[in-house]
Amino acid sequence: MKAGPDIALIASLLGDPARANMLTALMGGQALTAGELAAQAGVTAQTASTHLAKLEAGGLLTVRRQGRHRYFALSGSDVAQVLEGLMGLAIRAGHQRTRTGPKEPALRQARVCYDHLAGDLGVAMLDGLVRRGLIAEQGENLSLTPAGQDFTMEFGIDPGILATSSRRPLCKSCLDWSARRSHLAGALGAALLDRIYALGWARRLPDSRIVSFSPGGLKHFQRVFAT
Amino acid sequence: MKAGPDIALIASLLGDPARANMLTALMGGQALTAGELAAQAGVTAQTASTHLAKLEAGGLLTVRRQGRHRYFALSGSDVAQVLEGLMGLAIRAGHQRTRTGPKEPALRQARVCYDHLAGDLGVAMLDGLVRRGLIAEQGENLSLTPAGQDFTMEFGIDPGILATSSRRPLCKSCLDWSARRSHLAGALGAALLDRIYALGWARRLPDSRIVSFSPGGLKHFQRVFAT
DNA sequence: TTCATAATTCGACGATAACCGAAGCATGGG
DNA sequence: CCCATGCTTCGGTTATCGTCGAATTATGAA
Repeated sequence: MKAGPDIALIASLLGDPARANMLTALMGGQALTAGELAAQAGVTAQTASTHLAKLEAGGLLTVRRQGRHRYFALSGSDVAQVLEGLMGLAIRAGHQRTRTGPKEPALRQARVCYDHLAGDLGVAMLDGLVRRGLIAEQGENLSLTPAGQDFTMEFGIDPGILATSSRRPLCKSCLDWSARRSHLAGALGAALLDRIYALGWARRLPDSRIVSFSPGGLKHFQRVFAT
Repeated sequence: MKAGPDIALIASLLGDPARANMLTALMGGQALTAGELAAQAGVTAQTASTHLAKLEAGGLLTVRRQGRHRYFALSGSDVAQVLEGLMGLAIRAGHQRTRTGPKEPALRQARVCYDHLAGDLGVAMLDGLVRRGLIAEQGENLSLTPAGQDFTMEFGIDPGILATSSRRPLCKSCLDWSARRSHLAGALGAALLDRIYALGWARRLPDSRIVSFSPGGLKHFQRVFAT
């Protein structure tokens, strides 16, 4: 009846709870083994295997063999973007997940969204960058100002990412499902989070998307971005 | 196990072929009755009714009663955006719809994407605007230049949309699934298409997303945007 | 080689949900 | 008042798919 790409085929891949859990776990950006994903999804290894095969066939996941493990990762940031969009639609409809664990507050404060910082601290960072005139905000579009370029140098970011030659956009706004405001994504967002790790301000909690700031690291973060 | 919005719940709504067809039909931006959507999806009125009820409960559709008809429309541009993203993932995986009708070439040339122009002419328009310096392109971010503001005035666009107060972004890039390049979305994209209709350069074909340019209208279009 | 772990394949069970026929409500017109 | 139209609800059938138990292959370690 209609021409065009087949939405239903890949949307049905995201429509299963087990597969959705796996993809959400992979939103952390790092590759996970089949066993880890099975545990995250709450299913046995057999079912996880079939699910992962389907996701790979659908082009949503890439696989890398390493020893007797198979590491799965999202096949690209476009996949992560669609997942974020779906999360946005889900909260708008008021359909939250029922089970809300003890880690929830920590997730709301600071978590990783594919490869950049999200949560309250994520939106605070973007707010600070805009307030200080380092990033220009024009509706939904973000761009790095000349002053912002100086700042990234001082902060220790590799200047190479400023080259517009790369396919990935430098600054990108990403709607935060917990704060319902935007935080900074794109190559710069990823580089800033990397630098925060390198400075020892924060670290990833294992098996979780939570970004845990040390007391001292949080102070530094506040000083740089919240003044 | 995990906190956060429930992706699977609404993704499963998009995962059914009948519902996906309905949503794709509504990407045209105009509201359709339950009967029309049933025909588009290729199912009977009964099944369409249950599908539409689910889509409405999921917050993806809004309904408006008018006489004994019920008009359905996408509940917002964010829904359309997620659908576009899914189309992008689908073509990347090579999963096109099998049946390709005779209208396919016309669809590739010019169609409406929710409320703005897409297809070859859509990307040509954005290309022209960028080449003439009316829109600044910075990676994935688009912004209207001062020269571009003058142009919109001359072209007959209501200056009211330039007010940044509105929630909707003015310029937005939207990945085109047929051309695999970006075209112009956002408030400006919608306003330009409205103006193209008003000038009589093109019109919507009934029961389709095709935008049909008149020979003279196409000439005007080429002159304005492709020089 | 032998054992343990990681992951896949096979087969069968069970539940969910899409589908349509038929009947039931509304709304609008003659 | 009666009929036609648009849409919804109900019941029952069918089929698809997620799930796990058991067995199989592959890799690494002892």
